[in-house]
Amino acid sequence: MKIRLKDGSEKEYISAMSVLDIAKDISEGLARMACAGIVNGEVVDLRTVVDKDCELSILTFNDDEGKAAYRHTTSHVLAEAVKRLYPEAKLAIGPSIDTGFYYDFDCPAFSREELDKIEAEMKKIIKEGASLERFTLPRKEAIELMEKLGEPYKVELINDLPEDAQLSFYKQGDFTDLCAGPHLMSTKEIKAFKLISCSGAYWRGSEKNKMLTRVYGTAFSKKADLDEYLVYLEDVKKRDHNKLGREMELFTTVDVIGQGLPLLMPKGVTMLQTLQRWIEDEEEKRGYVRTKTPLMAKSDLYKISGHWDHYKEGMFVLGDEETDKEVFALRPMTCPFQYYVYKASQKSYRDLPIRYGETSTLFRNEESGEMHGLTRVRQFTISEGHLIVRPDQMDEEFKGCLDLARYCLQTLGVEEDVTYRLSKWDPNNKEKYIGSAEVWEETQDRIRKVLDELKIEYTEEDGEAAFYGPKVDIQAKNVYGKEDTMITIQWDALLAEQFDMYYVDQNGDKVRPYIIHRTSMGCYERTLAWLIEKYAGLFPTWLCPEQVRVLPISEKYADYAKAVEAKLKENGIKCSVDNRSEKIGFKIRETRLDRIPYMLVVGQKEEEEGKVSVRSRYLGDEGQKDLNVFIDEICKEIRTKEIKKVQVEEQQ
RNA sequence: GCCGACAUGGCUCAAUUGGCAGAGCAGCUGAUUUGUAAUCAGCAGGUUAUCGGUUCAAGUCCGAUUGUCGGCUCCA
Repeated sequence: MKIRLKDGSEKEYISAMSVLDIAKDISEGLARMACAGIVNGEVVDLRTVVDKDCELSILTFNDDEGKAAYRHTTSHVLAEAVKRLYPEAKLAIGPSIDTGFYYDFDCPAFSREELDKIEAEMKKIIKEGASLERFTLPRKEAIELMEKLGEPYKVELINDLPEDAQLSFYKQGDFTDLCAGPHLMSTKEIKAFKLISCSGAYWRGSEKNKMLTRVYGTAFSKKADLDEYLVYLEDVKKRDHNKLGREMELFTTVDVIGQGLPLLMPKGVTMLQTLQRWIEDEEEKRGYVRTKTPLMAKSDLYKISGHWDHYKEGMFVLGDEETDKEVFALRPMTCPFQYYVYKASQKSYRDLPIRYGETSTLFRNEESGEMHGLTRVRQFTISEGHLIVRPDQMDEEFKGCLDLARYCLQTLGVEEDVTYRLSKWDPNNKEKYIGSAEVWEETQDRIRKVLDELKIEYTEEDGEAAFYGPKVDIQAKNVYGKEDTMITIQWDALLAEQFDMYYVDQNGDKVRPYIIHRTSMGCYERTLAWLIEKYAGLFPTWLCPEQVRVLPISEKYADYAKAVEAKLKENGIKCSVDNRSEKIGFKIRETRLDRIPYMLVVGQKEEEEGKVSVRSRYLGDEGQKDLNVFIDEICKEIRTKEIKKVQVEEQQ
């Protein structure tokens, strides 16, 4: 943001929190407060100096900061409304978020009716249009104020701040809240908002703490934008994989089978198998060899790997350690199994790198509230692999894994939808990890270098590493904006030691290899879910469980339709015939609703000339084509995994 | 695991607030033989998720269980 000073010079301010700097820099008392406002219908950061001693300028603004201030002010209005209606409710925190804002209260949960009542009260507050006034207090007085107001959570927050901190507060009418700002000038600037939902959330994000009531809302500077957002939310529900995947008969669940154990149905399996064959072939091209190892093992194995100590609650354990001679556990990962494949024979430095791949079914005992459609399940299949690597090969092999991952994302057409995250250990929580601080820091540095060399943009996150090493996680968001790991590539300089793995180097010495744990496409179920949402069920042709449907005009042409189908199947095209005695319009409608990319209408004309009338979701009516020409075209599309743009409006 | 909402034919939903479980689509049977987004008629389909309770009477009220959804936490 630029501010023009009295002497005509301009000064750039960057941080949203720089109000005090402004005040200091211009001169005491000239700057009044940080604020966002609305100019020409847009939310802008309006932290101009409103005092007459300084020339008022409409300056450049940071859109995100302006929006944040706008949403955050709405959350204050929410808090005021709740305090008015439910004076016994205690305030926790209420930040702005990507989709709007929330506020946590210590009070019983609100029903939709109560949320509506709160909304009405908020509208009243906005109409009253109190201005927001900022003031600061030293820590001690700040605590006294919050104690007087009966806000124990605020007192706790202040107590955690440094002794000499000056705390800022914002006051609107009779309502005062601890807050760093910035805010709008007045509540009346809030033009459009909506309380979306109410849910539970732990105080300070820890399950050891009390569960509070969180109210989510959203706010916009224009009513039209709010309406558009609400329509968007409705639209997004339609492509939710959990709804669409069931509707399309890709998967289902049955309550007597259990939570997190979806049943994949024939169409879903066709898609997964297409993915699996593709991945396995691609890995083979890239020098992978395949293993097939047991789905369970004795507890002894997990004790060596460290999983028994670090991950026992997450495993399905069969048997009782106290009473049974042997206790088994379903595997939550494939690592140690593949290590024993490696260890089955002595390896020379010449043998490395060895790249093991396995289409691996895993079991993880997720907590009951965690399961979600196909994205969080208790049994799933991943394109897992372990690379046993000499230390000097590590950077190159890690790059190779990233390259394979990017190839997969690119082919699926989702490359633009992911973010890369360097998941690091948490130096303040050392007992969760094995290995020394030096090894962790060094490894993290090397991964950074690899990412930088590949010019991959990434974020870094503490405490997200595996217990044995840091990793690169490739993250994607679902339709609701919730993030999940799609692909993970983990650097492990430690487990080889646990399992006493080695190779013999040039000098005849035994040396520990490094290990890369990685997925190429990640979890098949999760990827399927992601694809359903990405394409709203209109998958690229190569992935479609049914690629072509042959539609005879009447039963007279059933034989020709069958012949066309046979020819398509001969060419590996997934297809069927609709031989029912229905009108062609009806069959076309159903084929559309089944999201099948191509339909071939056949009648007298086509039969006589050995042709088909092609209608696709890409070009609509493509006219009559020689059957062989059509087959050539679609085979090429499937072979190259082309992602064609869907042109024809789909009507549900 | 925690906070909350929900559960009625295969699917989408109704049922007067405690008083005879009902419709559309899908399915089946028959008729129709169709040229680019819904042909007509008939039939069948239910222990209202499960178990227990209150009541003359429960889809509806109460309790437990299971599952689904939205969050929180977790996600090696």
